[in-house]
Amino acid sequence: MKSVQIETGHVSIYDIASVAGVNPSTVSRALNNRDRIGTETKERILKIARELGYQPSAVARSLVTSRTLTIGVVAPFLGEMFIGRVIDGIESTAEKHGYQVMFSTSRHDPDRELKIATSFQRARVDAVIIVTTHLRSTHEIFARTLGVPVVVIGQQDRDSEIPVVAMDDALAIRQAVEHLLSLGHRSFGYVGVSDRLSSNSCRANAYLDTVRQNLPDSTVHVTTPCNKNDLSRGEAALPELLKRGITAVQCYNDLVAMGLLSAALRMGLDIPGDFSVIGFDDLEISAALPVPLTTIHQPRLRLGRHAVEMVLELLNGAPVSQRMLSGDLVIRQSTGKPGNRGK
Amino acid sequence: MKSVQIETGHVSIYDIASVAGVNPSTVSRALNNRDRIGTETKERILKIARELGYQPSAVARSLVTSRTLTIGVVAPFLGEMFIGRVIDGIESTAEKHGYQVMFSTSRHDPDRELKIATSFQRARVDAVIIVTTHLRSTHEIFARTLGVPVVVIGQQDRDSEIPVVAMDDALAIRQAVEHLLSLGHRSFGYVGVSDRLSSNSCRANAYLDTVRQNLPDSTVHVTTPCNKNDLSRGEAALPELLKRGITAVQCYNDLVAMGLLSAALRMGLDIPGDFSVIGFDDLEISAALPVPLTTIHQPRLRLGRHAVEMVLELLNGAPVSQRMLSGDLVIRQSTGKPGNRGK
DNA sequence: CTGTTAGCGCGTTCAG
DNA sequence: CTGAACGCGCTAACAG
Repeated sequence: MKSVQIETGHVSIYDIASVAGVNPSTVSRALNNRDRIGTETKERILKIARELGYQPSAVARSLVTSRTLTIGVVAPFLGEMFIGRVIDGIESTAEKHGYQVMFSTSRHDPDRELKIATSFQRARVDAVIIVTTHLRSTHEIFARTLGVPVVVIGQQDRDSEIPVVAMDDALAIRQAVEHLLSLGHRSFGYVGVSDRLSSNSCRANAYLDTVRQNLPDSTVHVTTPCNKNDLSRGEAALPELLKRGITAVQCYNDLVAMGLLSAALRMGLDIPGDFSVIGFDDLEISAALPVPLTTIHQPRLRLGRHAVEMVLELLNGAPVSQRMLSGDLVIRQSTGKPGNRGK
Repeated sequence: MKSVQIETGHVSIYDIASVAGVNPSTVSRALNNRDRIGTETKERILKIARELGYQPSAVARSLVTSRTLTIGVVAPFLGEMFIGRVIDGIESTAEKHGYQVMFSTSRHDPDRELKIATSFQRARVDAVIIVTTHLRSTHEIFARTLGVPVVVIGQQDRDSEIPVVAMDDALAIRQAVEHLLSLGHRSFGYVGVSDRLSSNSCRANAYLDTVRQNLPDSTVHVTTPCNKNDLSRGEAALPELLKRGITAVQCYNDLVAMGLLSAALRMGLDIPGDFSVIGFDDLEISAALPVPLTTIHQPRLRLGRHAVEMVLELLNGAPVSQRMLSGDLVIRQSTGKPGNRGK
């Protein structure tokens, strides 16, 4: 049993056809498990293919079938904590349906997004998934010029022509506010971010509205520091929050909350004694902070899964509408009753 | 100026050839900016191509050139904090040289790795980059059966046939130990991980050796909790560390250090008063912890960059040898003089 | 300078 | 049940 490894170039169905003494098309039928072929010759061909280490060329196949079985995915960054499980969801679902995934990072740069769009176009991807918190008009153009199904993950504010799967931020924020109200809080703060405005204002507005609905006379202070990253934004927000005597603060996401929490602990403050903090996302590390963070869980894996399913339906010509997933408040130790200072 | 958008299928060089009244090969020459073509006809063809919204088919081109200009990248996970900047380095460098990148996650699963290998093979990627802390024998097979250049990022313990770019862990650990020694520490601890054994033992051994070389009579305690993630491993190590009166601890990475730090703070301990902590990686969040973490910085962007450069050299037939990058100790607030309890 | 021809590796008609 | 021929979109040899 010697394995013959062809070093130069790849083995094609021609090679295996000549070894088997049959026509290439017969090999093709055997490999693709088609009807009109004898069981014995099929077995023989498959055996030879295995011995020769044959691997079908996806590019040749794509050229003739005019499908690449590939989904392009654009995200602002890979390697951010939020995106990890979303990617898992996308990759595993796509794989289950025989699709490959091609990732690219946009870095929030519209120029890069355009380059990626043309890159995907040249690669002839069958569909595209965009992960973004901010659906710009460029994305609509992106989708239209692409000429293939496009699905967006993560934006739920504006309604667009592009099918979207997202979490219902407002609904989740409402849960958070109710939690804070039930604890007895009366003066509220919100720490936002300056670089994801549409997503940020969606959360901020939900927060403001819910507080005001329940407690018309309460104080709500919104601050959006413009530091270079989320952690330092949270940190920067602390002095103002303290000055205003705020007892409960919702942050745009867990990283902001983490920055705020760290800064507070460094000052010797007690959380939630001095004030309560709620995050957004439920990152893996959030449960392991010095004060485990109360936060809103995003079903990130499911976001990825749904996006792929929507893409596949679109590919099948089925009509697809927006999907709204609900997130849940995860109560840990960063929230408590107000006014416990020095407890 | 009307833009004609072909909805069904893509425009090919045949389409633009028939519009321009020339032969498809002429179009090809014009598009690829070849020599033997008239300036005027070239301009005319390019104009028509633009108007038709032509995008060359990468799959057709790949079929004939037998190069896909694509580099396959396998990492245990995307969306981990460590991998982010590595990917940035890979993507930007590849892009600069006209290459695309195709990511896949192995999840530390050898079966998945094999599937990815064949997937890359079918996609006819020109080269592969493997990100791993543990180079198993399967990777060697992977590389050999692939038939294209393979480069590994992240493993520096064993020497392999595959070209590797990595950080010199031992050298960096030595810096860390010297820092601890100069602060006056005498009883040392190391918190490791149980699921990346080769990488872990490399760091642990460097730690042990350096301590013993400098201080033969000192105490060194190594513990490797086998909890499910790095954060809880750090947390789990705390009681034992305290019981043994250890004053200085090196952790396998920043996540372990973070878990340890959080647990210590939750217990009301003072860091570095009660004991000093050093991490490994220098993640973005490590500087923003309640006690900013002293840690070893990994040049992650450069790891990615070098890997691509090595791959390109290999593609050019140039011989490539291992590359060792050096990391630097970043001293923050989690390390200090020993015996300051209650300071 | 441009047109003609061939072929990359494969799927898919058609005949046989 | 199998072989022959064609075409996917493009590049690269040749001719002209």
